[in-house]
Amino acid sequence: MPYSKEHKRRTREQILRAASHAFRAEGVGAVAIPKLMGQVGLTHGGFYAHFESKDALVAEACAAAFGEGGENLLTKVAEGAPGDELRAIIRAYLSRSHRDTPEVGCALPSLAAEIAREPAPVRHAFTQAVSGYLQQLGAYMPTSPADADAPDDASHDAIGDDALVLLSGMAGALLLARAVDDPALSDRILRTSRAFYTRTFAEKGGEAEAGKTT
Amino acid sequence: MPYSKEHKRRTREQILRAASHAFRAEGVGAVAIPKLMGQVGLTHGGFYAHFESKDALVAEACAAAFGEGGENLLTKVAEGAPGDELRAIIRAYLSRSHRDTPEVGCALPSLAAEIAREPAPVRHAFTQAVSGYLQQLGAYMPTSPADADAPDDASHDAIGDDALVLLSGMAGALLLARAVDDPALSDRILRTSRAFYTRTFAEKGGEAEAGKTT
DNA sequence: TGTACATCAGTGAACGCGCGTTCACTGATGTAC
DNA sequence: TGTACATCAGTGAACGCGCGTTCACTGATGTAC
Repeated sequence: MPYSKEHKRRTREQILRAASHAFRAEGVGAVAIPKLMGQVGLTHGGFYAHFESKDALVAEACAAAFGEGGENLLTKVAEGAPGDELRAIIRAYLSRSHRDTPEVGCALPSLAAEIAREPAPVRHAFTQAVSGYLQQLGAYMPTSPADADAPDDASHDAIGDDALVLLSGMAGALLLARAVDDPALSDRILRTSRAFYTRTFAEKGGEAEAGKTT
Repeated sequence: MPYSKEHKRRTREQILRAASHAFRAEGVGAVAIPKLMGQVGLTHGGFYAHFESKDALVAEACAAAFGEGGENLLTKVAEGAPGDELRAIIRAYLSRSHRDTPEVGCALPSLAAEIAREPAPVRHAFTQAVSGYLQQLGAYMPTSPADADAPDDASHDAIGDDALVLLSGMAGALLLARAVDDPALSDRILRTSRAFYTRTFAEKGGEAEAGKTT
C-alpha cells in the first residue's frame, strides 16, 4: 500500500477546511479548485482522489462550516461564559471581529443566498447543518426547544420559534453590516442589533421564565 | 443623427431592468453579459455603448433594485394599506410570494453577501441605495426617524434604530427561508418572523406612541 | 535486516467551455439640401 | 417632397483567460519475502 490511510484522511481534511474558509470569505462561485489545492500545497488534479466534484465539496464544506461535530462557534462561546451563554453568543455574533473575519464565522450570512441557487443535494446538506445549529442555539434560550402549539405540522425536529427569529435576525444584521461601506453605519448596525436582541431574548421579558439580572 | 436619443435611453433602461432582475434571481457572478443582452434581444457587443463595464452595470442595477426614484416595494405596499402601512410592509416582505420571486424582491437578502466582496464603487452605490430604503421604511415606523442620542457620531442621515433592526431582521428571515430545502420549515420561518416583527414593531408596545387596535 | 514489488496519492498537460472586453463593420435613422 | 449624407446603435468574429474535469504518468510508501 502507498502512504497510509491516515495520510489520505489528513489531506482530505485539509482540503475541506481550506474550502470551508474560502467559501465563506469569497463565495462558492469565486473559489476555484486549482487555487484551493494550491493553498493546501497540492496541484489541482489530485482533488478528484478526495471528492467526486466541486458540488460534493460544497455540500460537505457547508456542514463543516456550521461545525457538524459540535465543535463550533456556539459551543465555544457558550463555554467561555457559563450561566450567561445567550448574552455571550449575541455579543460574539454581532461583534466587529465576527463581521471582519467571515472565513471563520457563521455560514448563514456569507453563503445562504448562493446556497439557495445551488442544486438539491447542496441545499439539503445546508438545511441539515443549519437545523442542527438552530437546535443548539435553542438549548441556550429561555423558552424550551419545542413549543406546545402547531398541531398540524409538528415535524421539523426540535427547533424553537425564538431560535429561528434570533439566528435569522442576527444573520441579517451581520449581512448588512458587511455590505455597507460606511464604517460608522456598519458599527451602528452591530451595536443597535446587539442591544435589541439582548433586550428581547436574553433578559427577563423574554417569552417565558423570568430570572436574574436587573 | 442615427436613431433618436429616446431610442438609446429606452434600450439602456431595458438592459438595466433585465440586469436588476437577473442579478437578484441568479446572483451577480452567475449573470453573463451575452445572456443578458440576449434577453433584451440584442447581441453582446452592443452592451458597451451603454455601460462602461459589468461593474458599472452592477452598481447602477443595485440602485435600481432598491428603487431610487421612490417607485419601489415599500411605497407600493404602503399605498395599498393607508393607516396600516407598517403591518402591510411586514406581511408583504415575509410573504411566500416575496420568497418565491427574488427577481422583483428586495435586493438585500439576495445580493448583500456578494456586494460585500465587490469593489468599492459597487459597495458605495449599494450603501446609498440601502440608506434611502431604510429612511423610507423609518418613515412608517412609530419612533421618529432620527433618535435623540449619539452625540459623538451623529452623521448618517436620518436612519432610525428600529428601521435598522426591522429591515436586517426581515432580510435574514427571507434569506434563511430561501436557502432551506424543507418547505414546511421555510413556511414556518416566514410565519414565525412575521408574527414576531408585527408584535414587536407594529403594535402598541413598540417603542414610543401607543395607539389603536387591541 | 535488505530487497522486489504492488498500490494509489499526487502530477501536470490537455479537453471543451463560457466569460468580459475589443474592434472593424454595417445599416437604420434624422437632418440638410 | 425627394435624395445624399453623416452619425452611431448594434453586429459578430476574435482576443486572452481561467474554469471544472479527465487521464496517462510517476514516484513515495507499506508489505512480502
